[in-house]
Amino acid sequence: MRNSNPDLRVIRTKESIRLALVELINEKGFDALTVKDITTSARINRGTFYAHYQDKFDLMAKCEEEIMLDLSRLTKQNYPSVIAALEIDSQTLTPFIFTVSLFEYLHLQSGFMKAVLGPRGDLSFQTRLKKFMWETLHGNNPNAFVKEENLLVPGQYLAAYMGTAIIGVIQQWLESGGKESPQEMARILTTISVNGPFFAAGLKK
Amino acid sequence: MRNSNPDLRVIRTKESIRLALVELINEKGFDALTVKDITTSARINRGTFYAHYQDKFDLMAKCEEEIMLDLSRLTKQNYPSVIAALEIDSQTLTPFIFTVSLFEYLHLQSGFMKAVLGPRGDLSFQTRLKKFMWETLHGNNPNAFVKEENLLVPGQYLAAYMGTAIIGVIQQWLESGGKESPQEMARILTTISVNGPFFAAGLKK
DNA sequence: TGTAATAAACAACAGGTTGTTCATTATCAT
DNA sequence: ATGATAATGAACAACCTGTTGTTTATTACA
Repeated sequence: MRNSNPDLRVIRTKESIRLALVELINEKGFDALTVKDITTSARINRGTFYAHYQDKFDLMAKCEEEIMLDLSRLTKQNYPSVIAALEIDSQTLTPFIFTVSLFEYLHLQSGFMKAVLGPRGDLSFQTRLKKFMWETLHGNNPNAFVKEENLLVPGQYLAAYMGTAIIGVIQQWLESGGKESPQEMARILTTISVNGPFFAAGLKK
Repeated sequence: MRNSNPDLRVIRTKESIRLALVELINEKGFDALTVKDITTSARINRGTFYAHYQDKFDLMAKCEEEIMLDLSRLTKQNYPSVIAALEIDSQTLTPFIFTVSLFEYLHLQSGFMKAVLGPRGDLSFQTRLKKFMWETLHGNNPNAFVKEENLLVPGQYLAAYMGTAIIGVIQQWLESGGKESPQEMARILTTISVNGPFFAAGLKK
């Protein structure tokens, strides 16, 4: 069995590969880095890399897979700790709470997330994350935030709007050092989304 | 002189190179395509390519440069033709009109835009476009839409939010075939931005 | 019209990366 | 301690890259 026999060497090797990946993405970008770069930085033989991954894309895919799995677990949690001291109505409560825990998780994974979501990151992951955001807040799940009725605009464009907007804010947060707390980021996002960007910009409506 | 002597061969060669580029981006993505792919598809010698461009990045940069130049020209235009029949107040008029002509231009360049903004496109261009959007609507120019005062949220996050959101809508529009008219897309974007995504989703506030 | 200059197009080459294999060595689990 | 397994170093064919020197076609001018 695979799980019953966790070889320490394998764990160490994979660990150093992933550290090297993050380092190199920040340094020269995912596109530009080579497998040789990774193995040199990770101080392992190039053949060893190919023993674990098909190529750099396979490595990236497997890293991203773990992130997506964590994120989907996030949506199924309850967060009683953050419910207190909220000054927003119940309709915005669910997305607010989700956003708090989302940013908490992003902070935890900030090394990898900053790399893949940064200007030298992986576009396909951003596309995937965008889709995930939409499905979480507006998809076909019973807790869906947006129902496909009474929409003022076509649902696909509203989806694209919100999905990309939140990722843009996340990118900005990661790039600028992640100084604001998850609660503060959730407040910012909720404020803009509830009142609209124009209003949040100080314009009267 | 260069402009006084436009060699027809050069024009033909560059034309086929760019067509091949768009085709290959859609086919296998910008990251994966090679100079050889381009020249094979364009039916020219690989050496000919290097006579015009340093590498595929240089080619991309020059294509994108033209787009950005066109876009910056757009911001300096007046659009009397679309001013009629508007049912929005003056504060949203300027961005609305800009958005209309923006989508008109995107439709014109849909082949290239769909490729670079698509899931296999060029991330650096998207970053650049995002920044352009922000500066156009909210930057330091005298016609700036958003002033750095009375903001309900930090300006950097509002910038990231709106900049990425509009690009997300553009991507969705291009991917889904660009069926809506530029006026309709401007209406959609203005509706969401003025009232907020939550309201546009049919939720009461 | 004929000749020289110009510039595109080309084939061939050296350098580097990729993905694979194999014998050897080091490390792990029990 | 020992059998099993992972990592290593080296070698390889295949591929892509960017440059070289050369040929061809167009343009300018006498």
